[in-house]
Amino acid sequence: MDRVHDSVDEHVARWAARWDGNPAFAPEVEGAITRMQLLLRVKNRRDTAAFLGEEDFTREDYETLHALMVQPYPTEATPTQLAESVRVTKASMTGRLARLERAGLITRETDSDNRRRVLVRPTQAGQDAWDHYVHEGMRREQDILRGLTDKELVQLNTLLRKAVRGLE
Amino acid sequence: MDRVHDSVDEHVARWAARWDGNPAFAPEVEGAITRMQLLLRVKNRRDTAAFLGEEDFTREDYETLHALMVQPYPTEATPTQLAESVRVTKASMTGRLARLERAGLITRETDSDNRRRVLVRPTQAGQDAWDHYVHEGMRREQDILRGLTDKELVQLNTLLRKAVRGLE
DNA sequence: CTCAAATAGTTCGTCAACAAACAATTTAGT
DNA sequence: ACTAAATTGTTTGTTGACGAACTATTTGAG
Repeated sequence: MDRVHDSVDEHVARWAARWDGNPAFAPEVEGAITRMQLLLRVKNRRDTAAFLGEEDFTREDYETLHALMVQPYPTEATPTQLAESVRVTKASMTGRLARLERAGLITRETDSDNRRRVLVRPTQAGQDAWDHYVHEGMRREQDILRGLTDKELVQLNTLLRKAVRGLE
Repeated sequence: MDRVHDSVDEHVARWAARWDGNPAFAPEVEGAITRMQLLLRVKNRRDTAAFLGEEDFTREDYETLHALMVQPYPTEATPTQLAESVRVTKASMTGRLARLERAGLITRETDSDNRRRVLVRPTQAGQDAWDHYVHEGMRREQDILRGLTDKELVQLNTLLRKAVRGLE
């Protein structure tokens, strides 16, 4: 069967040669993990590049703003909630929010019901910025998987879903 | 068709509701990207955790050592080659190599044929460390995809390969 | 009611990444 | 052969992440 090859096949072949016969090495696992890493690394690189031209607005800023816009209770969250959502420490979130506030994309207001808490809300400019970038982001995601037909995308999800369920 | 669902299905459903009818949103793309991110994030978290107990040996150190051991021309490379392989700047690689050298896992020697270059080689201790951790790493990779059968892994690679080729 | 414990957010000190400037060396045009 | 350009690795200054210590506020046990 002369299937068409990609760059990862070469990597796996080299790797297999080195581990020749060692049952600890699973070529199909190595291939799948490596390919997923490759696809997401390309996406990541493009996402970052998309924000490089912007003044005072980074990929991290977008990520934070996104977490805020996507909250179940929309357009209002505390720094701790956002930190958990984005998986950074509260300390880092303090810095991120300071930047976004300085850029006029969010407001920070102490909650009058519990004066330890801070309520974070997007400004209109923040909502507009998110709206703009979320569209571009979806286009980039679709481009990453442009090699697959609709039917193949469904098959891919069926397999990935099973893998995810194996972990949950 | 009452397929079995995973956590990502909920995310996609919420997302689809928000973008109701908007053709810019592609649910199967969103699902596939999100699932790949989830799987690799779990792997990443576990990899990092596996090195937390170690004194003076981090995930980054392993990554660098790994790049060195995997060079086509094995067990010898220049800092620039390693930097490109790991995708960090040369400046960062200088710091990483200094750490590995301090830990006695590599040596740095100026190339007598071209005195601008530095040849990096693993010590025996470095090779032993890599050998140990690469086995554990493969076990973790296989565990990430334990939900899939061998046949499904092949199918997954067929689809991912096509996606990768779409980018190459 | 009072005071210790818990909680929310910020500040501080450290670490590693980056980009840009730099020093040393090699390559190439004339 | 000589010098300008390119290449290789390191140094420097800045940035953002982290954990731990800290401040302010709320909760709860007696």
